[in-house]
Amino acid sequence: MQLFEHNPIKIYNSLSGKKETFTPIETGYVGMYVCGPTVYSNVHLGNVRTFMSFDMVFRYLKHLGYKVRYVRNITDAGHLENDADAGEDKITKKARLEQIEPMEVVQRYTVDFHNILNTFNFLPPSIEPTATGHIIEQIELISTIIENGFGYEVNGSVYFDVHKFNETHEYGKLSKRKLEDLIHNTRELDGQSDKRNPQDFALWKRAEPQHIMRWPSPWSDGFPGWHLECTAMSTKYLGEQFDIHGGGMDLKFPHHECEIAQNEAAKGKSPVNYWMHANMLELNGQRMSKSTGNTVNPDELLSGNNDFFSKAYAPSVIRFFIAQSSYRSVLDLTNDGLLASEKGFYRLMDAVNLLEKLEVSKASTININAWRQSCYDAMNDDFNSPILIANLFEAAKYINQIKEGKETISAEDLATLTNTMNIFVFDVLGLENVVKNDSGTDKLTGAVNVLIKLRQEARANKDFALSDKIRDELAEAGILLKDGKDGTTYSVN
RNA sequence: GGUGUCGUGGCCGAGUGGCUAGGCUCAGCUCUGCAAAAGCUGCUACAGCGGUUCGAAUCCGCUCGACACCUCCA
Repeated sequence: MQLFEHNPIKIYNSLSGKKETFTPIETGYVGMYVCGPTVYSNVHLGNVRTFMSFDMVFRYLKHLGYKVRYVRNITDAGHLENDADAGEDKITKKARLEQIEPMEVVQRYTVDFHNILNTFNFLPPSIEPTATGHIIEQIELISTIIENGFGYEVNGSVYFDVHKFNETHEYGKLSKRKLEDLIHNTRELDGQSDKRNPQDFALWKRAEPQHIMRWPSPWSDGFPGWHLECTAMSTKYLGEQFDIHGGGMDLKFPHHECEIAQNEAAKGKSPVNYWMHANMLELNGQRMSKSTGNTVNPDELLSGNNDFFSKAYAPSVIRFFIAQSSYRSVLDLTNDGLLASEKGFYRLMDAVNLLEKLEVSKASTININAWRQSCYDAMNDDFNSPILIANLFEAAKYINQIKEGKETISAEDLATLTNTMNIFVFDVLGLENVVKNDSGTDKLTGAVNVLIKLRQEARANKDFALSDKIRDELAEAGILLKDGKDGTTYSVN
């Protein structure tokens, strides 16, 4: 009996605009695709938030016993700056600026991306395919779309015929747009003469002579359009229809809309059963933007080397901060918010670290199984991590009360409590236990315990000047003493 | 201009018809030699105006405001 059998999940499906009970295509198996980063610069913090949301989805599905194939691509072929562009893409542009090969850019920022995600304790996806590794699949896909009458070639470039597609299909059904409205609201851009209509999008672009990233194709030496790779790779690794497709809210249109169109044009099927979109991350109430300077890199946030925050924050504190809001809400990154989360996070960790020191009684004063189920209920409801965390704090309070002798717990319930806390805090939320506690084995513990003992002797002799000196100087060194009923413990800042 | 999301207490942030999360901050208390930590208590909110209902933060309408997308963007 797997956990998922009695834990039905509800997922907010962007396609229907409603929460729907999740039913995978194959019982026990989940195929999930998330649009990955374009590796032309350091990974954006907003990217981190989006991927972290899906990391928690991945973690929870795995915990429930699903066999999950999680595919998150690396876009290394470069998107066009815009459709009117003569052919220089982001990666080529960056390469020219930095006087290096495009693939060098890709390599550098792919490594950066992985480093940052490792720092934040991400689980690696099952498959992390690259766009440049799937040129052949993309060319085949274009051929099929042309054969089916939804693509046309002009001057070595191939475009998707949105108007033709819309005659028999519904372009805009994900983003709730109508082609008519799009026609009225599309700006006239220069250099679009190749397209039959401004709403059409590129499937293949002929490369200009100076363009370094290029591949041969039936139409020209060129490169694939920027919506195509996700269709090609999701189909290859998850099939023509799969369970969950995720990404940032800003990809809903046009990127995901075009993915649906390409799939339907090529395979005649709508590819995805559940579309999930993570909302935006703001910095001090405004969108992050490099041009206005209202932006901070992940490594700057972690190191404290920035103009926005008063200090450096641990990766788990940031993870905790993000988990305290719903993935579907806009989240505002502020110093006050991070400070509040930091305090809460360490309080939670302190409680977790107390678990192994609790004394058991014959009976428990709370219903631990009901509490445990409420943790599952929270995550089953569209991965509601804020509610889950509220439940974890309920447990923290209970743990502290047990320690104070105000509540009791049985040995069996303590095992359940410990197990459940570990599951949700570490396995599902992906937090790391950064609080060093006195495990009684390392040398620091020995040394601090000597000082604690000296202080206790001083206190017994009413030499409070000495005892306070020990306490205060340890505090300055980052070691906080906590006097409890059963003696003194410490924590390291 | 169009489309969409949303406006919750000092701050952050859940909650979609009645039982009204959680964190942080602040005040008081318990504990303590004093602190810290922990516990207890208090502060009780849903942008505004109408409407539906026995009952609305939650549904409907309007107004005001914010954000995102419509162009590369997670």
